[in-house]
Amino acid sequence: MKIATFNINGIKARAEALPNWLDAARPDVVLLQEIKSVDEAFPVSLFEDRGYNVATHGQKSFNGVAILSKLPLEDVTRGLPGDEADDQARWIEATVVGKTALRLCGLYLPNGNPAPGPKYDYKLAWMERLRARAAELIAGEEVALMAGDYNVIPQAEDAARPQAWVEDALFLPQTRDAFRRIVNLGFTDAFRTRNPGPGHYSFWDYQAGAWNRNDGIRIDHLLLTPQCADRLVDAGIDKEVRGLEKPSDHVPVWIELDL
DNA sequence: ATGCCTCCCCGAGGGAGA
Repeated sequence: MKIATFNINGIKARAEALPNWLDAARPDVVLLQEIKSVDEAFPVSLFEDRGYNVATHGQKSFNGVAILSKLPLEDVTRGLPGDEADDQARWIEATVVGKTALRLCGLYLPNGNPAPGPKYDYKLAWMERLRARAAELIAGEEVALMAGDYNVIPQAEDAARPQAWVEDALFLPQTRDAFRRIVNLGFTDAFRTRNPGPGHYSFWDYQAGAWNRNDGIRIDHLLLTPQCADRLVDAGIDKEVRGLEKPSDHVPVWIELDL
């Protein structure tokens, strides 16, 4: 089962590039971030025509997450627990059942800039809520994954120019500490287990020719519970998508699971 | 680089992104 995460930076702007990638890459499941659309405006038929079931958690203009799946989506829940007052659409869960059941968690973690400030406070608070949900997945010994745009550069090797990010909310020590607290519950960074070393990125800024200079960062991650990591077969980044017509600033990151 | 693009809102130009 091929599962991908892809921050599309707006479903309306990606109405051609996203289906083109789906037709070429043929993932079984896709966790989408930044759909920037309300649920009613999401072009469901675009994906149903290709054999996908669709679950969305959108809002107007900003954020928004969705799941596409060739298998039926069961037990869909929306919103990250822990703060009833948080109305930002950044979290969605669903279960798909292949040879065994797999719990999917799709996430769009807050950017947090500028730091320090209220946006950074929100990021750290959101990460603490994420840690709590992550601990439940570990405790339940679930075959589960949490995938999406984490807006976290885990290590210096995950940036082409790490020195440019030292005061950025994506790379501050407090951000990386919070990310490690989650990973260290027992998760596997799927891409890293299959692709060690520097030079692997999932985001290139639209500005300053970042793509042409390969000035990227790796901030889109798939974290697997131990029971899920047991089934990991392969992982990769579809880097070439960044060079196609009207691309998102992120590219798909994918795994193959024996499920 | 307190931002060189691109997204969203909609129908100008500002907020947000990373």
